[in-house]
Amino acid sequence: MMKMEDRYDFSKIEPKWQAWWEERDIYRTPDNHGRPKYYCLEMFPYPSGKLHMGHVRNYSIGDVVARFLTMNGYNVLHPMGWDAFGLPAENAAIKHGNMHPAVWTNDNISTMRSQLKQLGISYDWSREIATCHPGYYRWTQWLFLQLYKHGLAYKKKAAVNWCPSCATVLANEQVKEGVCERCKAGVEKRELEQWFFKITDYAERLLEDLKLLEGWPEKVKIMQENWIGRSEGAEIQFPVEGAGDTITVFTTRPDTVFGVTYMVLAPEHPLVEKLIEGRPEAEKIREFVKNVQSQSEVDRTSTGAEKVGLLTGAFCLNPLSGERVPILVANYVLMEYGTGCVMGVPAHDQRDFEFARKYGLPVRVVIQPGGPDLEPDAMIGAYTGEGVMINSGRFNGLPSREGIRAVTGYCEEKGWGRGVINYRLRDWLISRQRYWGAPIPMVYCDGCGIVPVPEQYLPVELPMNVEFKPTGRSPLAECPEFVNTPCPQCGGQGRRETDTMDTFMCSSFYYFRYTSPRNEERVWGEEEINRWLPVDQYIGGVEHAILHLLYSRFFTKFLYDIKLVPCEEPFTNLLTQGMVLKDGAKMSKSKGNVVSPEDIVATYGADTARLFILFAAPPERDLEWSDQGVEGCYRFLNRVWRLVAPMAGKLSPAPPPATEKLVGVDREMHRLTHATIKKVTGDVGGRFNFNTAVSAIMEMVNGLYQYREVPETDRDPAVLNEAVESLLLLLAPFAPHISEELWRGIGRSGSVHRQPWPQWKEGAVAEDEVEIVVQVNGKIKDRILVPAGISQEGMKDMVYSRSNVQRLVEGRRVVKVVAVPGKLVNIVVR
RNA sequence: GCGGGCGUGGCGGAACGGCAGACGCGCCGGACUUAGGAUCCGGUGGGUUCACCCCCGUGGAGGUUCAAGUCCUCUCGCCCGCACCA
Repeated sequence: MMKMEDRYDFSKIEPKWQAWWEERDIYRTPDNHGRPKYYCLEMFPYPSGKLHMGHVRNYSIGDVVARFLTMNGYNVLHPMGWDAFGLPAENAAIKHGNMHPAVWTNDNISTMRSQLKQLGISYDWSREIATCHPGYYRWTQWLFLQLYKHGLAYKKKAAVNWCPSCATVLANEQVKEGVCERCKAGVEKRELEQWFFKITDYAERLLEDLKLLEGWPEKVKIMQENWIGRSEGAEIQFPVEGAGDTITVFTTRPDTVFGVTYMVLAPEHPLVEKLIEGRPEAEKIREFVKNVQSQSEVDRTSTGAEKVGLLTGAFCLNPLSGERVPILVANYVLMEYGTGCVMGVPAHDQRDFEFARKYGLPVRVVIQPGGPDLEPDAMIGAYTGEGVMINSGRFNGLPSREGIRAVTGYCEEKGWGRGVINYRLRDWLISRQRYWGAPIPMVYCDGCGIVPVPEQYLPVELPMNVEFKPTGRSPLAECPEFVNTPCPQCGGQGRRETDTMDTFMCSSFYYFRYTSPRNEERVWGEEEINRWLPVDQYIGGVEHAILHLLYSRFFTKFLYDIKLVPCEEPFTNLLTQGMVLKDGAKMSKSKGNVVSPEDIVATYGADTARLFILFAAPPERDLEWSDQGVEGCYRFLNRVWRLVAPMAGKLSPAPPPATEKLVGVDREMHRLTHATIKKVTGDVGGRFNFNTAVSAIMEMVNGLYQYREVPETDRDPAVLNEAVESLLLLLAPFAPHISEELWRGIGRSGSVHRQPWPQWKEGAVAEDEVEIVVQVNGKIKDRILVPAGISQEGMKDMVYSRSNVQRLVEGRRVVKVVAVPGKLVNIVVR
């Protein structure tokens, strides 16, 4: 039978302290202005049902950071909320018949909130927000109006990504490999009138300021850089023969313009119809265009997709060479990028080369590399490197790098073109034809056109009595009470916009709102925003590397420009945590490898769950779940329990021992205590190596077990007191409940979480002696203990005086001696 | 194809260029036990011996260095992101 004192009863201890903390409101954000601030933020969750292990990892990491900084004297803002609008709520409502998305969402929020409380995360719940509450989305709408007011929100008809399964349009960022990121259905193109945000206006700044983000992982910065996709080049106009039209083409290689042997338009290019009109090819081309457009994005853009092109029969003129080149239409040219057409330079572009070979189009070399001459007919690939311009009229002999500028300049001079910078980034499409989102605060009036809802009428509330079925039209359109409204401008009959906003909009500014979550007058208070922003540490999954983080950066820059926030970048430091895996794969219901946090907390308690997740791997790396590893952490906490709990009443507070008076085991224990403080402080405060911090605490506990074996009369009670108090303080951020229980148990006052972090004494950590290793010709021959702080010369003397060393070196010539204090001595002999 | 990351025991993972494998899991042994799948203590990379010494070991091949898991060059393998972007 297990004895009672063998195990600690987390099921009693954890709820007890959670209630105690809540009663005393100890996690409320302090108002103390005398201390430095620290804003610690974890990505708020979508209330999908219950917490999963990824959440536990995310919030455990954040909690250690928040608690550590609090104990280190910072005013910490550590809030939590809910990214509560979104499709799953609506889909659940459809599936479960009459359950309203709001009910489903609120139920999930209650469940997940109580789970977070059971984990003992130190949130200031008085600042909780949910993006689906009118008190929040009012400000989402308000922000939309600010963007509109500043010309950054506009409506246009465009070919947009349509997910037939979600029955809504999607942002470019939400489409991966031609399929909907959420439901994996193939995405179609549709022509629709939609609202966009002009994020492209900020492309340059979003790119440029990545350099400022020293506290961000390189990986995320590179992903954003690629997404923005800046490329420098020129737009050059090719007049169409006869018709008086002009084809404007974008190229990054104006230096190869003399090598153009054909021109290709995207099937959707507006000029196509005009060019082919009345020509014999017209029918065939129309059919081809229709065909390409009916193809799904996947088929059209997949790597293996064959390049197919057709001659239109029309020609255009190369303004520089005066040459006549045929115009084609081809499936590989994308209307969305550049100007929707490509100048074909087969000699110097691999894609063009393959295309030209397939259709027998001529290849003209205009860049000569340093090596052998290129023979167009013998070429097996394009030459895409640098070289010297040839066959290029007045530019012959110019290095291609200079040629780029020279040709661009010449075109500008002649009025044939201009230098431009192109971005892959497109404007952010925010309209969604779904119910469960923030309504777009716009009214259509036959007389006045598009009229914004005046700010004092916000929020435009989402009606509750609506049929939410994915019909392809917003369910709000079926709700006359919502749609019909007087025009705010003329008072006549108006119709509300019935689309709702992309939920990424709601989550792109929530971290600002946490500073004034209950302010009903303003989006946030000036004093509060200046005090807390930017976020010092942001923690979340790398899956948000582009969407959420890019949109948030965009909003921050906009809000900075209109002087509503004090910073141009929202998140100073970013930690992207790794995934939680089981059997080498991401946990998922379909794979049946899910470990539920609920079960783990019920079996082992929150402290064990947290400790395991922090101990098993460094935070950025993927973490392999191990039931036995969890067991080990539970065992460790019990070990702490058995060590400290019996000390209740026997461990009276004592002033810290004087290092220099300590000898033997007391000195060793004292050293271990301070070495552990130093290690844990560095690992948590500096590099976020929580795993090695935990292992240092484990070592300290092992040391304490040894120390305890020494008869009480032979050790200094002040050393034990110092060790135990330090241990509980160091453990507090990782395992808050057991630390609190033991802290109070040994009779200390206040909460362990409101104590100052222990400080190490350098003198206590220093070794009395250091071991130096003697190598002869690189091989270890001897080890010698020397007093700490000895000079290099003194050390050499000590090495030479060793008979062992003398024997080794005897009769040989000493070539070199290298001595590094505290490390080793190497003697090179011949 | 381009960009980024990672390769260390049976496993998760430690190692300012300085005794590779901390800590934990697993395994083996001892103690305490009627018993232990509890607890405490000890051992645990491989080889040879089976006490000691010694030799080999961080995906592979070179290089720099008194000294390389760590730095440099090449190479193999895995993971992630982007990908007809003109």
